[in-house]
Amino acid sequence: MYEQFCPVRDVKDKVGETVKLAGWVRTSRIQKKLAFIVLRDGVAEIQCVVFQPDVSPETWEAAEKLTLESSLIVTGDVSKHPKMEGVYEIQVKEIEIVNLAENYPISKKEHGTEFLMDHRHLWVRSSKQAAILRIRDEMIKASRDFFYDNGFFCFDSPIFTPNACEGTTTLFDVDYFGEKVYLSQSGQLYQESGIMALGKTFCLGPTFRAEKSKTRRHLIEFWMLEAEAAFYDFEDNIKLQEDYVCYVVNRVLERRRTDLETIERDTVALERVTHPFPRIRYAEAVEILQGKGFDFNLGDDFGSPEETALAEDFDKPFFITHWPADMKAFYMKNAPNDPSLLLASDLMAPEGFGELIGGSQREDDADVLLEKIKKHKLPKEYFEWYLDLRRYGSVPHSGFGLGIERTVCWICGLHHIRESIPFPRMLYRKTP
RNA sequence: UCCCCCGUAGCUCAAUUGGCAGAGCAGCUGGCUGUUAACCAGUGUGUUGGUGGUUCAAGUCCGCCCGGGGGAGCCA
Repeated sequence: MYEQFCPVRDVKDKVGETVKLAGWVRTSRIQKKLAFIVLRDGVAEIQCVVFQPDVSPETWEAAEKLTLESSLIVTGDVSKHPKMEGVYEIQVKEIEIVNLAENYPISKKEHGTEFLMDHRHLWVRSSKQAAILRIRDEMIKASRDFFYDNGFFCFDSPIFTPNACEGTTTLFDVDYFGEKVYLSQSGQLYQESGIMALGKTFCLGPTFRAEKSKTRRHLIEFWMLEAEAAFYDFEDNIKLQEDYVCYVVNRVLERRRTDLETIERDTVALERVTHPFPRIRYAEAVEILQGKGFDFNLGDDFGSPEETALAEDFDKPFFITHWPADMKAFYMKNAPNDPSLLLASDLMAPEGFGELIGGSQREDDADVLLEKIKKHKLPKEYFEWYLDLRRYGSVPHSGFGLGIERTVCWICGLHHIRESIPFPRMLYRKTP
């Protein structure tokens, strides 16, 4: 069935030819003897013109009664738009209605957030939402391509985990045949096992945080890309992150420019995303904030207002490095010349979109790591396997995790993270 | 968990000091050969989220509950 249809995006190469299209009605405008029907096929859309004297009574009747989002098959000739340059349309010969839609709830007028979120299963059809989701797809595709092209293997981390990977945030628990297990908040520890087997690995999967976060930057369920590499030191890790982020942004600019236009994203801001990214140390960031009048001291963590204030000074992503040792996770390695600091970096998006990546060189000494586990008051027995990685051929290694939705938000310039994923799971939103 | 805001027609919103709940859009009917959120004319629409109270009178004021939004904390 599918093969007989011409994709809408290929129509421009078929002027004068007869084509058959299949899709849905985005909108229609009906006059006495002339009807304009905009058909979308999931990728692109095109206006179909029906002139009553030129078609059968059945086709004219079909054109007249088509409702928003009805599905249909259209046969017609491709022509150039009489008024608009570079725009094509279909002179309809025949319309076959596949399904006549009931009164579609999402109208062409504005709607509120609650209504749209209640109709998320339909909202994804709208042109902006569909464009965002295609950009998300490109971002994910580009991520996989980047790591495959750079010698990484996909090494999937489990989603059920026996304990808190990092021991910090609250986890969802699940009944596992009478035992309690948790939904993963990070796949990183398992990646560290992977690299000792395969050298360089990555995973891309869902992540769950049972925090009652209630902001435009947080999801309860989100997707994270995590990469890990053996014999990568802190510098190698920074370089990898820069290469990766630049690659992804370029791919979206190359392949999804039309969608960026649809959502009215300022692409100049994305074209500035080139090597190298600026870096500041945590201590410098504190000074910058104090200079901006914040009541902020060494050892304080950045909140949302602080992040925004720091980002004002940069027009591309920037790293904050060398965090104090007690502010981050237990597995991070201390700086060799100052043990009070960590070889850890956060990559912050410009334009106030917040943290995209958290990364670090990992502690590779079994004894030091054990001390850190104790210091963080984590149950040692759960980490025996993790300590084994340091006991049997430990090597210097580094890695990072990137939040897919945060990155989509930044690339698309979205106001709220809920539009960066098909079905967002938030504190007070778990349906549809 | 804390702070702030909202809930009125299918949707987006009005409603003066507490005084008969009403507009636009969508829907339906008709008109139009180039429309772009098309336009023009006609037409229907209500448990004002729920509950208790104050009052001659509550959409409006007060208490509680429910639903949602924004922010804080936490983080990607």
